Amino acid sequence: MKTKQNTLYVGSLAKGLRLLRAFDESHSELSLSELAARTGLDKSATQRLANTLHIEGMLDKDSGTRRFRPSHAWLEMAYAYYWSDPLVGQAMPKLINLSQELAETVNLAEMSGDHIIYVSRLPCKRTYFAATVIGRRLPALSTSAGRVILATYPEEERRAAVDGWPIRVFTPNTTLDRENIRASVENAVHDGYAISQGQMILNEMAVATPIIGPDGRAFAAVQCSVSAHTWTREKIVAEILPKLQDAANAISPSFQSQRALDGR
Amino acid sequence: MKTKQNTLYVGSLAKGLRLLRAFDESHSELSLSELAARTGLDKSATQRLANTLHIEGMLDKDSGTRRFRPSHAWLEMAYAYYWSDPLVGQAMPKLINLSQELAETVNLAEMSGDHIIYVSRLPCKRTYFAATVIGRRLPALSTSAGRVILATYPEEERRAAVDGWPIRVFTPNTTLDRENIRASVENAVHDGYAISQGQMILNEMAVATPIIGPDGRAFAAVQCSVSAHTWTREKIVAEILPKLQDAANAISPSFQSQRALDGR
DNA sequence: TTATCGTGTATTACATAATAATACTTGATG
DNA sequence: CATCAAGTATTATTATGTAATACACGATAA
Repeated sequence: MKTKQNTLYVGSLAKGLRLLRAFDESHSELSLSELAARTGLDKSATQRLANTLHIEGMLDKDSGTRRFRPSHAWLEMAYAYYWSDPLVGQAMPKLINLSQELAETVNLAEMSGDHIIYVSRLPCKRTYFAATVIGRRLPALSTSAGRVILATYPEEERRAAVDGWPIRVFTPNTTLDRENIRASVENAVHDGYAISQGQMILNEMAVATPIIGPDGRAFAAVQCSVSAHTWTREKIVAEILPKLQDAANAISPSFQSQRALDGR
Repeated sequence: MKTKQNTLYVGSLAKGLRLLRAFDESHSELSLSELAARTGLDKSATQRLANTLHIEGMLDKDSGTRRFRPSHAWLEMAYAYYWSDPLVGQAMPKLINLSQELAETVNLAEMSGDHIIYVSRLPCKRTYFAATVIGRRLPALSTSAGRVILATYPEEERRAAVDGWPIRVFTPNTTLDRENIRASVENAVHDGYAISQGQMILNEMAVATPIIGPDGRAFAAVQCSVSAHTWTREKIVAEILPKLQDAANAISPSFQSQRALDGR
């Protein structure tokens, strides 16, 4: 363990968290040995830590297969999160109204490092499962929400982000060309909104407007996803964008308090 | 620490989890000393553990106030949970359809010990914030979902549950009389649905139907919340119930796999 | 100003509690 | 029924987490 030679750092706790992080969308249940493999911990450590997490109710254990799964406590953590995030409480009623007016999927995304994370999702139409689940993190550069938030940053930061932030392929249409992305971001600087197409899901279009803090920087965005089969860029700008901007603007002013965060 | 004198139990990890659990709806951000007070740990321990959680990205720290808050990682845990719960994937598209048809708030609740926990929520109308947030745990006996699930249990278990499970006051109308609750549960045994009124929120009515596993026991319920101002029991039974039951029945058959869980 | 408090941060000597190795148990597979 | 992999249990050793304590800082008030 090459972690901090720091007496204020509890290695066992950190290792336990590694077990928790071993679960994701493609690893939804894990055996002891899989856990060991994924965390890089030896069998003994994995055994002790997994046992502790099970006893403490953080991991369910299937008595037949002996495999571990996230417990309901993982949902309770989301519950606690929601009460701690002042944005959500402000935004929720407005998002519900918006989703009713538009009759299309409405999302609330927050900036989280170089990713965005979906904090609230209000699906209106059948859609892919992954598009209905909160807590999904996506590379900011590949999403309309990320780009429109980035567009509120000073030019220097924008440049650095477009050059350095990660990108990943999700569909054959995911933009990998950073110049292309730069153009999209700079458009968003000018327009105050961003539209993306087929970045995450084929034939999906997304439009996003920023929720701007008192310093002029956005830290979140309201986003709407529609099918490219029934919508065009022009129709989105004409019919969705105005309501989306109203909603985002209605949420923004409530934010005097800025949350300055300690670096880790 | 009176916890297990067990070599397979890592106390430091368990203590770290206590810090996480210190956050809830009425404690959304905590200072070091508040954390110490709420967890019962001494200052040193709290300091080390909180620091570790911060370094590992589980707690954000406001650099001004020095207070800790749940980080985005708490939402990511919900994301991982969703992929691990086979019910959610099955139910989601049907719930979306249902919510569109009814134009009323639709919830998916799972049994979790003697509580129910909201796993998915699709708000359609403006409502209280707490009613839009997933991960909320409520005493099963005080909810239509809990009662209708309980109604699928054998008589002996039903009796024990009605006598022993916890109840809490939420509104002046929350039923505290266990005989009253027993009657409600026994009605649900007969009817296959449960309706409650004003249990969690005044002037709110809720109707729930069970999602039944292969053994005949329900482990979840589909629930719909409406305003008592515009709905009556009769109208709910006539207009909402049939669609609710269709949805719940459509979800049930997919469940061959039963998840037997190890006791902690 | 100086004093006192509360709170957050840092350091250290010590022994507890986490560790890694190993042995045991189980059940699946050929 | 022999073999192997995976889960479970036990133990001696010392690394690691611990509690005590000291320091830093800001707020409040005399």
